[in-house]
Amino acid sequence: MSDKKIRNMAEFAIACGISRPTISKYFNDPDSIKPSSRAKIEEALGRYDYRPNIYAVNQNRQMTKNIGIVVPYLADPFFAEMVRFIERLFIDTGYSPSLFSSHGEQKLEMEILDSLRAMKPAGVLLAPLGRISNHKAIEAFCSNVPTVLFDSNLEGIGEAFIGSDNHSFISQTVEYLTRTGEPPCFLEMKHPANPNANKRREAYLSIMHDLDFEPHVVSLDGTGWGFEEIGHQGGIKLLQEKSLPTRTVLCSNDRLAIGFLAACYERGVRVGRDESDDLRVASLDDHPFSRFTCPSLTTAAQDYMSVSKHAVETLFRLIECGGRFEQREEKLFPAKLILRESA
Amino acid sequence: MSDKKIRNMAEFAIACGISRPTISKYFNDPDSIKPSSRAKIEEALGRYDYRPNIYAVNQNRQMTKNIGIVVPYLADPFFAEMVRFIERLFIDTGYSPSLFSSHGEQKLEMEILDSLRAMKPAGVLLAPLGRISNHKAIEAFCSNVPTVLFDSNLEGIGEAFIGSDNHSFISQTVEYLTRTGEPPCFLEMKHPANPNANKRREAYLSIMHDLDFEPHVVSLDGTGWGFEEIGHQGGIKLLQEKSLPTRTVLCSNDRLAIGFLAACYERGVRVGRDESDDLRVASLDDHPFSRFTCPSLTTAAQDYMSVSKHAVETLFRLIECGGRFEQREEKLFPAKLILRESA
DNA sequence: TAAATTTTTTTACGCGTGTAAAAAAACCCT
DNA sequence: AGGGTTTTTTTACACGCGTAAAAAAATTTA
Repeated sequence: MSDKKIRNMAEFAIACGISRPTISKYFNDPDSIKPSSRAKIEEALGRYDYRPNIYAVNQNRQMTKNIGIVVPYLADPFFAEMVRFIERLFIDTGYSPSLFSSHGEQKLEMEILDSLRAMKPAGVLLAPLGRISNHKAIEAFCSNVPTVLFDSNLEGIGEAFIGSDNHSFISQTVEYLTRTGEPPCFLEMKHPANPNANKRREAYLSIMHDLDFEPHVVSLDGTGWGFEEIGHQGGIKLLQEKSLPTRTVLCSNDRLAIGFLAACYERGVRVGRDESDDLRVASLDDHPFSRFTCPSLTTAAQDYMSVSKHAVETLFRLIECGGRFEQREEKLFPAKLILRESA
Repeated sequence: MSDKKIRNMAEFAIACGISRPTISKYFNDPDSIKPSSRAKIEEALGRYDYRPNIYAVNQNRQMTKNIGIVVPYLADPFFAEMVRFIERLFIDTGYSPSLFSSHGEQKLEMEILDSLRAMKPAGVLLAPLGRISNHKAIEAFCSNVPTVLFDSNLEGIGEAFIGSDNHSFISQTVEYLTRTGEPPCFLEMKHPANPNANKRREAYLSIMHDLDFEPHVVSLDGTGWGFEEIGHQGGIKLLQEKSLPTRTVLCSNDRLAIGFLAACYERGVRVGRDESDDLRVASLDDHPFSRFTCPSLTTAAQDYMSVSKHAVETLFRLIECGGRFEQREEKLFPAKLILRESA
């Protein structure tokens, strides 16, 4: 490594013995120049640690190589896990992902979209807050920046949506619980942040109706992203009042179930599929921690990898199309039942 | 909102009826210009939605307003929670934080440092991977970019370190467990990713020695960032073999404890501080989920807020000093004991 | 070997903003 | 009102790279 500092592309070009425009071509596409020139450049790259100034590069590009990834709440391991896959996929294809979390706040989500606009990204993968999102602002954003929504659908907004097939999640768990015991009641939050929750309730009601069972929806008070706490406090109350309508509970998501299981434990309610147990509890999402609840949680798995892959692939297609699909795409991934000890 | 599109600062200057350099001054410091000019600009800002091109802005600045935040593993809610505080603090002071996760991989950590170098940040807050970090590379990075380490200390690297006082964590929990029962054994991973784990073991040994108790360190096999799984599998094995040296267990961190508690539950081992219970389990970190374990986890709390604040404040000081402190700073925050049901 | 083709070089301008220096204008105080 | 001070305007260049056009060189093909 030579200690002579390279300040810009012109200096690096001299160090290579090659003209600057060719160097520029190389950095935009290494295969677009003659192999012998390319070899010279790569040899020089070993001697000096030159990298093009990203700000100067992006200033002249109509479109950068930046990708925005926005999630509603990064402290939720579900999203953290998702992001892990997505980031890797973008990096491997030469893009620079920038990660943002709305931390459950509408204002922050708006600020993030503002910053994103300023960085002229090639595309954005957005998991919106949902109910509390500023729908109009997001719609305006999507019309300026190629955007694919994921996890949480805002009807008609963005060029595509990739998410999970909530109906499949519910039907598989309800079917299993019913077959091996009794039809479940449905435990949810009264004011869910995320539209999936509403879809799941609707799916529950429709499936119970189709099976000719009486549905029981139990809605817990509480707002925000502290789902475990809501499940916990609600669970304590339900168990104290003995007001659960059935001995089988399907929770709207794993985080709620984690709180609910904690409440069961505290109240001495035995959860499991054994005859001697008091309650069966199942849930949805296959949250990274659901293997470590007590008892371990029977749940319906999101296929993190497939969803991530498809979201990334869709965004690439969208970018190649110039940011518009003929028709809004919607792809829902079905669930896979994960049998554990809780039901 | 006028529909005339403003393309650059010159056009916006005309729209304001003010010269371009003054506009430039305004965006760099709104208070540096005459109030009447400022009012004109802000009025125009309401009519047009102009924002300076960040790439053009940063191209000429020796130092940007960007801040890098790097954590080793974002799917760990501990870091996700930390990041939440830190991001907010930077945004509120007019900086643009960029968030990166090394996802437990040395290669990724290196790539992140490369990207960071390219974005010429004003400063970086780095929680390194620890043992598997490329120490030399990080040291080189720190000598180019004002960097404050947090959570995980690499001796002598970076201008400052902010973390937790592992000795305080251990002494408080050991003291409590001893006073209310018996001295604990120490459950840890054999090859911890994070240097805190080693500090904690050392603290345990030294404290037990001072108290004249025989120390028992139980090391679990397994590598990587799946701490819960390691605690779970190790726990199953320990309980099967009945090889736990004491009936009181202090886990090296909460995630390990979460796995261990799951193992206890599976094996029918009752955990709690009641006389009828088989085992007492305490841990360290006050992980966001430790309130929802079964039983809820007695632990020593990190003061997320104080650590975050101090880290951010230290980085600002470092930036103002031009990136060098006279002497490397080290600030450790003590723990607060959180009594719950597990011990 | 000459002609045709591809690749590289040369030259030159543009991107949008920071910023320095000098001139002009606005403001403040007596 | 006049002089001094502060602020703004004018003018001009710089930053580092993309890229277009024309010329030159290298390579391939006939």
